Amino acid sequence: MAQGGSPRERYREQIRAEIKTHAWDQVAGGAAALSLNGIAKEMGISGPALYRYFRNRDELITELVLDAYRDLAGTCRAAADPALSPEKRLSEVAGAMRRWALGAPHRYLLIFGTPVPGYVAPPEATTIASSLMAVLLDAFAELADGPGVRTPLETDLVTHGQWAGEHAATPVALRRVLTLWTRLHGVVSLELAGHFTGMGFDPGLLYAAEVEAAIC
Amino acid sequence: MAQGGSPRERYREQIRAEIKTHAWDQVAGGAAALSLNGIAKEMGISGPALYRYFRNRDELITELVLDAYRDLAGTCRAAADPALSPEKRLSEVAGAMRRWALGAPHRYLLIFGTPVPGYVAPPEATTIASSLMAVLLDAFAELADGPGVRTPLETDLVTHGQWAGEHAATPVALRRVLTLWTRLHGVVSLELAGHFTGMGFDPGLLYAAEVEAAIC
DNA sequence: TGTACATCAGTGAACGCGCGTTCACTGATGTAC
DNA sequence: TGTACATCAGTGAACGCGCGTTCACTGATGTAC
Repeated sequence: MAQGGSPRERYREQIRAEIKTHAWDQVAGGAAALSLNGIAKEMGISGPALYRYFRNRDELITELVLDAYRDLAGTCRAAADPALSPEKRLSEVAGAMRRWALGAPHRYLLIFGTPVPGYVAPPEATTIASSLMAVLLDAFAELADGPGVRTPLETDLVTHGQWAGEHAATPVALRRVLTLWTRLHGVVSLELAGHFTGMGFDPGLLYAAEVEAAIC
Repeated sequence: MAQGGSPRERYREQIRAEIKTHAWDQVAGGAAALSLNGIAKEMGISGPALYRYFRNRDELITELVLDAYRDLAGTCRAAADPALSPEKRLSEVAGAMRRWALGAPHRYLLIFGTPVPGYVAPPEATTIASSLMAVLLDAFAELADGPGVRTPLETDLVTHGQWAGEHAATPVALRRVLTLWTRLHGVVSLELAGHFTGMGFDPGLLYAAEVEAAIC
């Protein structure tokens, strides 16, 4: 409260936040459906007024994307209690990710769903995503790699992968993070898209089974 | 050629097909971006002319969705050579699915990607999807279930799942199909969304590893 | 084979709507002397 | 404390565009006698 500069600046931030809130409401009806005029109408102000707060539509979307990434990364970090065993920690993080996705499906889909046609994500998004991966990598690093031949994927990851260079991790840990990530996304994204409706089973059990299989 | 009714009817079908071709081009730029006027312009005809061939925009999208489902189902059936061992057959089908997805990303995403805001898929789509699942279920049915305790997911599938009723399959086969499907989708959808770019590894190797893990 | 009629593909104008964005302007708020 | 000025949030009009869809109409194609 003491923090925040002049009253004008604080007011600005407040309105920016309010705009973003209404923007999220719109994104719920499809990311491509986000409309500046629509937001303005909901807020009871004129359309052009929004241009005081965001340069254009793309900048607004970028803000939403970055906020979503930051929020997800924060949620995962919060779930990764260092006091827990690596297995338990990974399980907790996975659970937090699913709750995060189901709690705001449109937000998850804005990041991991079908790309918005004209829009390209800012490089900062990749940075945050990378920090998110680090949480998982750290946990897998604590797990013993176990003996075994190096798989083709592991070899590829360490030879051609720029990714391996960014994180100091074993090939096995890299592979396991990648595997966990894609499996969780597979379950969650199909669930959010409604492809399990009509089948009548509990997607949570499938998710739990995939988490278990990827960790142990 | 002998088949097809009157010349007028054949002409109709030809134009319908041409419209759909241009529609697919548009879907490549985002499913929500599909525009009847845009298609008409590309075809060199007036916008209202399209209404001779499709009642409205939704009917066109439905046609595209059903065509995509039918094409995928056909591709999978064609890959499921009964002369092959179940393992090899599953591997072939999985490979065919990936090639199908990568060959026309927008087509895959129209079906399995983020749902189009206002649009609801026709029930026939579910029917075709079900026949697609049957191909995988048949193959898993030929694999020995092996001993082991029934998992919570398996129990849920047979008790609460309508899905189990439609297909005469063991709980284990149901679970394994579901697992294979979500894992493949996890890899392919993240790949199509471009989330692997910048990591520099070969997604094909990850896909292959997931196929292997889900089958054996 | 020729004529009368029905069918139907395609047109152009129009309706009402919404979009992103720019521009000149008003009026309130904050700042400097 | 009061006055002069600068800052800046917000407005209303406008631009150009595209959308889905309807409607009355033209003109070519097919059908029936």
